Amino acid sequence: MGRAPCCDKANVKKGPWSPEEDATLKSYIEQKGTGGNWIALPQKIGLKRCGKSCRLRWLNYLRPNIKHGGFTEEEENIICSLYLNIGSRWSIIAAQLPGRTDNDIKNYWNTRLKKKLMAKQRKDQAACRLLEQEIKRESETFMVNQTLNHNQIQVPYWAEQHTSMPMTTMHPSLVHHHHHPHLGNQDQFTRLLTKIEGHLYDDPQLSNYQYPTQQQQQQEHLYVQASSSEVAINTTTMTTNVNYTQWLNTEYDGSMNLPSSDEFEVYLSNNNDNQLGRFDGNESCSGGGGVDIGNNSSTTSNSAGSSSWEDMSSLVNTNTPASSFDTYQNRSMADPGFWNGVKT
DNA sequence: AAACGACTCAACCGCTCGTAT
DNA sequence: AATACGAGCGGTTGAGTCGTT
Repeated sequence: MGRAPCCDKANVKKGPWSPEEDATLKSYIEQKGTGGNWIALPQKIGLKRCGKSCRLRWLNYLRPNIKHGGFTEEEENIICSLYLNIGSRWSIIAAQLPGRTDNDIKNYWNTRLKKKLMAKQRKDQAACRLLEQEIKRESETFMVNQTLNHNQIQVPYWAEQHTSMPMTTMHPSLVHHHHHPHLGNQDQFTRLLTKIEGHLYDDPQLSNYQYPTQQQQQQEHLYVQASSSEVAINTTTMTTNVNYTQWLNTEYDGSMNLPSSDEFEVYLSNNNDNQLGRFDGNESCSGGGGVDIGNNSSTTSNSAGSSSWEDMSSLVNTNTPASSFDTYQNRSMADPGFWNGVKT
């Protein structure tokens, strides 16, 4: 059975609101409120509009203290930060920006912020390539010096049994390249990254990836732990299309193997933004020290500002550069297993 | 000045969810 | 428990505006 229409479609006016209609709606709501029933409202005040249309007009345009346009840099950062955490939940994002409507934020993201991010990704990727070359060059220099000094790295006996395990050495002074001023935000992007991974794993060409066994992971973990005081071991290899054994047998080629900005862009477009944020309740981030969101929509704030949501400020980092790709790259660099990672 | 494409944003549509019955 | 309905939400659309040729 189909859903009954909320109003008589044939007898309602559509399209832009006239100043008269605005005045009628505004003065009524200011005097008497909505009465808790938007559907009945237009009839009461003699407007030939759908109740939903009245509600939208009030919330997005007529209600007091609405701000239009002119988003500040801080607001942009808040939007980006929250988008990366919770996806396209515009009403929640709007609740953190007084005077802004979900519609405005959504439009702003779709028409400007997203493009801005893309531009920054390209720029960052170029910088990353340079950094990659520098690290490779300096690592090579370091290894030559190390050999000359007969400064052999002690490989534990249990690791020798796994001599094919990818290993590379890196001058400790270079390790800082793997850190980034914004790495503190790592957790807050985890779910976006998970989604990106998920998208990759959806690719049939990549679907034959075999996840490492617990034992394999432990071996790698121990090995890295035991060696990390002296050297940085980078097992980063973007090989989601090979199994873990093949991956173990792959020599680290010195590259960062970061996902390209093209991949990221394709991801964004394929997912049409919204899927980035389409987390269901089971994907609550509360377990990871984050904020549990959206499991109880009865407490959901709306763009009218009646927010009873938990404060999202813990998810907002106004210092975060407006680039999700930043984080996505940083995460890849900081966590070698990330891009090969275990699907959650 | 006209034509065209790109961009913006108000408004609509269809869906989910919560609540009342 | 099942159903109906309204509120709210996010995605999409298209008219209007702006910039370029």
